[in-house]
Amino acid sequence: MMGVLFDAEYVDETREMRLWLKSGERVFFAVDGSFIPRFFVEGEDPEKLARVVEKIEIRGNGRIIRPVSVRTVEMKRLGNTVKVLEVVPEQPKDIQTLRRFIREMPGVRQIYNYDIPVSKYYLISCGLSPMDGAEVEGEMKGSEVILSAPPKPVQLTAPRLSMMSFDIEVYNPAGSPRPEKDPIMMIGLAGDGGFRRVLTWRRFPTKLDFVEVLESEKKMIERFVEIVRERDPDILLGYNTDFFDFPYLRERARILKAKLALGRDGSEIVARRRKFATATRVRGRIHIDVFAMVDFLATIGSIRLVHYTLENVYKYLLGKDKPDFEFTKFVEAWEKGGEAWERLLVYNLSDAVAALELGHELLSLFLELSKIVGQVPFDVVRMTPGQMVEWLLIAEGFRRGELIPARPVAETYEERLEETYTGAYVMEPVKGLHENLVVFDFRSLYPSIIVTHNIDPSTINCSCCAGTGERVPDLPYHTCRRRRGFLPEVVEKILKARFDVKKRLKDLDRESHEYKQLNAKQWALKIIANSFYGMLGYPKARWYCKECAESVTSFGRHYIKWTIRMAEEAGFRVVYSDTDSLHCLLNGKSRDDAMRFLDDVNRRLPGMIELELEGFYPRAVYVTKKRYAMIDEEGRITVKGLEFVRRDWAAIAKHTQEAVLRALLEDGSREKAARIIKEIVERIRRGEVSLEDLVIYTQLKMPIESYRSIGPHVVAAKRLREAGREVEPGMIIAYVQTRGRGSISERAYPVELLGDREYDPDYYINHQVLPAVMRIMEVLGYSERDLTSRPGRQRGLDFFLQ
DNA sequence: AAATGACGGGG
DNA sequence: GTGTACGTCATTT
Repeated sequence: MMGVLFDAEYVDETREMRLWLKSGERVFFAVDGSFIPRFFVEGEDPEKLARVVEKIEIRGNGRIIRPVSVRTVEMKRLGNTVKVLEVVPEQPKDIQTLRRFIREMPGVRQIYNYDIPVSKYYLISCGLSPMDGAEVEGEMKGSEVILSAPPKPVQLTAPRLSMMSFDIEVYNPAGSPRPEKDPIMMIGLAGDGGFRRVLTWRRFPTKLDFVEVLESEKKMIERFVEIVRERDPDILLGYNTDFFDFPYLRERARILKAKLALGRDGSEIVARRRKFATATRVRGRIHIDVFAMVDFLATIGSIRLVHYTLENVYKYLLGKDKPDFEFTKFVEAWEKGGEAWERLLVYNLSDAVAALELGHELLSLFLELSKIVGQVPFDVVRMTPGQMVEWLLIAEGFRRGELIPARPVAETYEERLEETYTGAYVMEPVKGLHENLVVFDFRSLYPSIIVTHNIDPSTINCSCCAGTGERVPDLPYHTCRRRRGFLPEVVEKILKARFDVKKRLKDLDRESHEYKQLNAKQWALKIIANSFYGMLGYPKARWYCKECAESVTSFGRHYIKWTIRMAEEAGFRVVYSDTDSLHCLLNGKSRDDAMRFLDDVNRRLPGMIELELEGFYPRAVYVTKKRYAMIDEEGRITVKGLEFVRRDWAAIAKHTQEAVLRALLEDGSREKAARIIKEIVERIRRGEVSLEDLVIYTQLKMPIESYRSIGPHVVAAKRLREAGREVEPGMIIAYVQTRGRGSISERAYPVELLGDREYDPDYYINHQVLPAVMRIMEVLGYSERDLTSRPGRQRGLDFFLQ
């Protein structure tokens, strides 16, 4: 049987690998209980070591742990052949026990391949790639195949994967919802083919035809499970589902004794703890948290927003607005019904629809990444770019018989953290507001440098080319001229594949399915290629190499500085440059001139190194290195390094910052920006600002007694408790800074107990509004005094700037 | 100056 | 990844 592999998982309890495949409309899974990963031991005398290792017997948990097979084999380490022991355990979980024991034996130098999770080891050693074909052989029972031989990779076009998204809305009377007592009010669902549904258990009258009212919260959850199983999507998505929806749903289901049997085999969801969130696995389906994909794109700099809310991301990527709903109004809607209730139902569905549409928009990129990296989409959508490169290298290393370096132990990691090196060139910006800019981007610079200059842990400062190797600019390093490194080979393969894809793209209709598919592929290849450098300098990476990373940045500085000189000579004015990008003023020149400059530079750059047009920007404001804001031709604002206004800031600060950036970038008016600030400062002074603009929301993370440092929200929480309110960890404390004596904390009052106390204008001016805007306004020539002085009394710099 | 605690996405 | 981010900022100590 053949199918496209879309998920793979190792099931601990049964010690089986499970492969999920799709062929046409048919989904089935293959089970393999025979796979045992192996690991390798490098020692002084392999033959002698083998005789000792094969006799190992460790008693533990009522059984004896011993290797099933020990033999000496030839493998490669950074390209050099080495003789090592191959150790096969009886069970995967014995690996760690055996490894810890062997590590302490005399004559043992290094151990390899012991820290690769079973399911990943399986895919790599079978040579399988997700979103590609696999041929399985064995006995068929229903939709289950018991494998009689290892699966084999085959060429197969991926069938379409069906999707469904969901979103829950939760009752939150305490500010932050508490899963142990606050119920789920509704569950919104959206699926392919226009399926739209909101499940709820509140019997308010509504004319909305997508609403289905159930008897209880438990019945609602059960109906949710039923719908998912009936419609049977391959992919289940949502926004921030790893962090919020699934953990919440899981806890409510536990309390209500409802089974979240969303798996294709009838199994319940499985929570996998990782990073700071819990990734939820749904067997036989791919659970994708759209936020994880968005976060990834933000990390690699593909999208840049002030806040990554569903609303903002939806607007930015799809250009559409969606209804909003204040989270402080949930309680009212739930308790009183009426118009607010209807709006909440609509909002809930719109969230599910937005997640679905974003899923459609972003999925193809991540499926391509999955294919390239060789790991399943469930894992790949949750990986950092560095992890992706690492898994690709592990698979490539396997094919070449390379030993896989272990992830560094804590001590090595600490040592690496201490090692610093000169990074990229970052130009001090020409500060202030500029108009008509063109931004060029050197995205393929670092991978091209790795390929062109053969940078690799095995080629850097090789002994065979001492004195004759290729020199690294400004560093006492050289690279090998005789042997090609592992990394340069892999990177070159990726860059060439991308080049081929881009060539094929030229002849295709931009709206066609094939174009979109191939475009996702070239994008994925670019992302992977660009991530090699980051991995070389990441202290937790297996192929970490400080000298390599240092050499890459040195070559990078060399090329960017050359390009800056070229741009200046061509008559542009470079106002900013960071690593691989230059921001230039058109300086009276045309767009065609900019494009001609680009061609000219590219003709003169060596080999694979290529400058690209990032875009034209009508306006931009530069504050310091790494801090600037730009507006593109569609009116989209991107902010870098200035976005520090968060939930624990008053709305007045957030609104002022936004308004100031808009005045500068949309209207090009520093006077308007200054006027906005002055007006707000005056309104604060006159006591005209409404309470909701002044409230600061901060979460109480611990019981009050546990705090060693008593911040404003802790004092406010204490006051709430003294007034007889229930206060517990997880609550969002809403407080206002009031006038009076004492520290900031001593003057924090919860909104509920504010009474007729006056807010503190000085605090809101000096600790909220001004910090949010001063970094920007200072570079435009304004001082705090200019912006806070009373109108008519002092003109400050305004006079000179006009 | 150092220590402490909160932010993000979600509701 | 048999694991517990991470870099930045405000306020307290």
